[in-house]
Amino acid sequence: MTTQPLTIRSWPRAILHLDADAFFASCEQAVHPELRGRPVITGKERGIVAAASYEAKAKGITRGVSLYDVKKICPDAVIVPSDYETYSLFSVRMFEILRRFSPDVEEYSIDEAFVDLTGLRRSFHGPYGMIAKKMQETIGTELGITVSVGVSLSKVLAKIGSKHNKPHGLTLIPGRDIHLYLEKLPVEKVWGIGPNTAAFLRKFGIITALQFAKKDEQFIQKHLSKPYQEIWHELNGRSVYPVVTESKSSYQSISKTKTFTPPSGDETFVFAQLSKNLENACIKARRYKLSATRLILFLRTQEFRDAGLEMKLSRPTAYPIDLFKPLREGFEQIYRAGSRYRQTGVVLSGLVPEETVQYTLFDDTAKIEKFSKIYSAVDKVSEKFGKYTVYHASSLPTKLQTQHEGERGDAPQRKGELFKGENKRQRLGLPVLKVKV
DNA sequence: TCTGGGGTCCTAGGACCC
DNA sequence: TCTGGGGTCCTAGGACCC
Repeated sequence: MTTQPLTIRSWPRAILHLDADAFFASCEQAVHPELRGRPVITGKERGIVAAASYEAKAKGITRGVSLYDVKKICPDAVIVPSDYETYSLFSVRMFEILRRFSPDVEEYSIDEAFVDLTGLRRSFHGPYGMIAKKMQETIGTELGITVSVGVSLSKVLAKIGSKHNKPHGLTLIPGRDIHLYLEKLPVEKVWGIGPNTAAFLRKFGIITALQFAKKDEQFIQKHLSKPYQEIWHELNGRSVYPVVTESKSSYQSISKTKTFTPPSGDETFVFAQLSKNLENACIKARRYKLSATRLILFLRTQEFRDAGLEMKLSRPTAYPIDLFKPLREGFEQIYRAGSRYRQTGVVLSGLVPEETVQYTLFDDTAKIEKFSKIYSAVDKVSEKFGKYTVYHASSLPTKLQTQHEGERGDAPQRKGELFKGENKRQRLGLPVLKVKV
């Protein structure tokens, strides 16, 4: 394995990681004081637990448990639908509070942040632990939720710290104490090390994070790729991951998927779902002024067998009108009559900035301009009156089923949630097609 | 967890070129 | 035709995250 260049940042640094406790449930309790002290569950719309308050956790409820079981285990639980808009507001305010302490705040997910505290002791006239504690207190006072915090020499160690003592924990891991926190920590609990790498490391007798951290550099370079070499440095207190302050402004890919119950064998309905995925993905792409050069579509059957297709587009676009024909053709190639489908999905990838799009001699520029005008009008209408005001007719059959679900709409376009996925999307072994748009 | 819905980065290997 | 070396770009797929 070749050694990749890897920069270790000047150290020691003081990195803080903050993780809100049972975030969704805590927000509900903050907004509805009568729920404080009671077991609160969010996720009503999905039928499984998205987040559980600590009162609910105390009764043995964990994420993913079906609400049917919740009622058996904990009959007095208050079950509410997830209200992403409210959670996003709490999130924004939480990050604002953090920025009062340091400009170097990374919004890592809706309920997590990294803050670079290096050098701030002087202006705060106190140690890093005091700064962290003030942050916790401010958030508690102003937002009415609790957060857990870790402070250490690197992001990976700070994460271990914030997880060490939940809820409302504050854990400092100075360099001399690192081994105390790693020696009992299974290596797969380390941020960035998953079950696969843990299984690999086990073959070398590495079970704990400390055993991994103690391995010599030759071993690490010989057997592990760059991401794990980086984690190894971070565990040893050498910071390589910077705190990224810039907010996310672009995407490599944009995907939209939708699971529906019960599964459907109705071709029109299934295609309509796909069509709606495409429209939503395009809306997001246009919002970020991006155009796609590839379109991936896939269908998942009741038996979790995926079929998919990838298409290379002759011209970048973010307009469904350009993509419906390829979508239809691709769909016909992978759709099997008689199968029952539970999910459709669309991925726009190979995204390029809108303005760099160049037309070829063969493109009908007048037509393209016209569509560009139509869609900016559509985007404006949607902005003003709600996301699904204007549809393509091919997406309409989805309404037949979704209307009575309450049309809860998509989650806000914020990254993250509290999901811990197992290996999510099986690889599709996609055939690639070139299509003219 | 018998099953959400989003994302990212890295690497090996092939295609193609000189 | 065979042989050899070296570079770049692109892609599929793996692994991981919230």
